[in-house]
Parts: sequence; structure tokens; C-alpha cells
Amino acid sequence: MTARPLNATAASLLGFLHLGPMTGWDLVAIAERQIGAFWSITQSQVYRELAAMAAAGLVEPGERGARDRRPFSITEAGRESFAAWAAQPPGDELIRMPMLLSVVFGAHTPPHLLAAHLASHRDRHAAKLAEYEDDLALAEGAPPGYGPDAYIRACLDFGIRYERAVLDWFDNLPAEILPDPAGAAG
Amino acid sequence: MTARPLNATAASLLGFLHLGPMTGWDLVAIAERQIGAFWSITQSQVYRELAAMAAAGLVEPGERGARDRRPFSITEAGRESFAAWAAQPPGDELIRMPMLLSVVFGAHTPPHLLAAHLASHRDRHAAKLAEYEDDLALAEGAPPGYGPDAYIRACLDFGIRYERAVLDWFDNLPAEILPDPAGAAG
DNA sequence: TGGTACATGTAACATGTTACATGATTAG
DNA sequence: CTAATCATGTAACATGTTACATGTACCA
Repeated sequence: MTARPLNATAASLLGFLHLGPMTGWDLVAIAERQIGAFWSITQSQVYRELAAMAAAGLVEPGERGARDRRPFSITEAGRESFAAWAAQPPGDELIRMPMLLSVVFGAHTPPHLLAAHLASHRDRHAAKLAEYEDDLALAEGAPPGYGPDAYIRACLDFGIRYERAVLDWFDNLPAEILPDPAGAAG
Repeated sequence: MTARPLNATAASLLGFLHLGPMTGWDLVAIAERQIGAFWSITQSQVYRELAAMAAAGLVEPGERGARDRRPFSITEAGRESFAAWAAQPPGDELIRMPMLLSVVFGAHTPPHLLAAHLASHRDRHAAKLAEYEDDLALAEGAPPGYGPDAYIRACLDFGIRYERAVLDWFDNLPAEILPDPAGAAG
């Protein structure tokens, strides 16, 4: 029915369904793991998009299994729709950093409070970096032909470079903004 | 009426209104210039939020001027609301990069097409970097006491580090993904 | 037998996007 | 006179978020 172009979220679900039939739950998990760093998806979105795509004939529900699992598989129309999406030039990135908003208006916040918030964010970014580096080590340890392909590794690499840049930024903030870099003794 | 906590978009409008009364148009322009890199706002959002905040008593419309300009000023309640927002720990960042989505599913796209899309994005990032670097040069050239404060400069610095990291990523993609880095002769 | 993880789904709402309608003012 | 820019606003829709309701199966 719907010839409307796919949105990126729906498209990514179709992308994963190329690997085989999956339930909404599976899709949430794989999306979180593989694209969570630069494309967040919530559970209710997944079920909503699956329902819409099923109505549009892009996916097909299979038999309900144990625990009411309902696997969806991609249809031929779904593959075509996905291919059309993939051929389009990707849109511009969207970055929303409430933390930087806090920084721009930093003059309105008690300095110790702003510093504490920044330190907390720095920790989170450090943790993410560590996580991505672990993933990369795993990827590189995988026997040839196994493990993530070059495309997926490139995304991991992006995450690592991004997090490193963010940490560098934290560590080079002027003392008036972040007096005592988290984790540093002196 | 509304004691509901501010959303970040509304809060940033209030933040700018600390500088003095502004019209919706002015706010769009200043937001685009100062926080556009990490917080996008559209015109219709601005007018909607202004209307909502006026209803909630956080801003007050002034007399209409030439060209029907309608300046809004922040009220005392608005200042309080903004201060409360600013004291909260900033939320997590949200990054949405359709380009990386294209990369993850890169195996489904004709290589020359993907490469062309990537090259185009690389150009855009290079342009942004140049723009931020110009801004920084301007900021550093300003006489002491004029020009952007340390907080605003820190955000600029973020933009520069971010764009550099992105460009480095492009320039280190494996040849199977981006065979001929844009702008490079050999 | 009780807690945790699995699994699906809905409802209500907030936020963001796109397109359009309308008109004033200015510069050439 | 006319095109560009300034300026406000609405309508319709798409997308994203949060909270909740319901129930299954595994494991200690």
C-alpha cells in the first residue's frame, strides 16, 4: 500500500531482518548493540514500526513460538524498499548534547555544580570508550571470515575516535570551567 | 500555571532571553549561530515554545514594532525556571548519524554509491571545521572583555575537535570502503 | 515459590519536521 | 515596480519517550 519512503529507523530494522527472521525483542537487542552508539531505538518504536511495515507488506509475521515470540521476516517488497533507502544519500547528522547546552549557559550555573556534571559525563564517556575498545579487541581477535565485517568495524572505529575526541576536550577545558579533571591526582 | 520542568529547547530560548528581549526570529538566528552545532531548533518550534512559555508566564510579549516584530522578554518566573533547569544534571547526548547507518549496512549498497555519499559527507564536515576555525580565530582576535566568554569558546573547541575526529575517521577508512579519499591526489 | 529475564503490546504525550499562508519592508 | 529578506504564525503529520498492563518461562 504505502509507497512512502522508509524512515531510517524502519530501514535499519529491515537491514537487520536480512540476517533472518527476528522478533521485536531480538531487533531491540541487536539494534542496541550494533547501532546504539549513533542511532537509538526504543522498544515501542520497534513494535510500532513492525506493525506498520507488516501492514505495508514489507515484513511478514511468522508463527508464534514459545513465550509468544513472534518472528518477522522480510518480504521481497521489504528488500526492495530497503535497497531503495540504502541507495539514497544519507541525511545530515543530528547531534543533541544537553551537556554542551549547560556549558554555553555555564555562566548561569554555580561553578561547582557545572564541574560536577561535567565530571560525571566525562566518566560516562570514558566508560564508553573502554567498551568500544573491548569490542574492537574482540573483533580483531576473531578468526578471518568470522566476526564483524569491515563496515561494522568502521563504525566501531568511529565510536572510538569520537569518544577519544570528547575525552580530549574534557581534559583540555580551561581551569575556570573544569578546575580539577576527574581522575587526575594533581 | 505549568510547573512542568522545561525541556532543553525551551530552556535554551530562556537562556538567550537573559541577554535582553528578542523576537522569535532573533531567537532562531542566535540559536542557529551559537548552539546550532549541537542543538538544532526550527522556526515553528520557537514560535510554539514562545506561545507555551507566554501562557505559562515565563516570558512576556512586548509591543509589536516595525514589521510586526514582537519581542519577548523573560519574566522573573522565567529566570527561576531557567535556573532550576540549569542546576539539573544534563541528560545524555543523542547522536543520530544516518551516514553511519549507511555504513553498517554498507554491504547492501553498490560500493561506488556508498563511496560517493561518504565523500560528500566528508566535504560537509571539512566545511564545518573551516567555519569553526574561523569563528575561533575571530574569538581569539577579540579584545579582552569582548567576544565570546570561556563557556562559548569551550563549545567552539568541542566542535573543532569533533570535526577533526570525523575527518580523521574518513581519512583512515579501509580502501575497501572509501577507495580514494576526497581531496587527496594520490 | 519467588525473583529475574523474556516478550508483546498499548496509551498518552512530547517533540520535531515540513509545508504552507500571509503580509511588511527594503534595496535595486 | 519587483524581488529578496524579514517576520509571524498555523496545520498536519512523523517520530520519539515514558509509563503501564499483561503474561511466560527459567532458575535457584
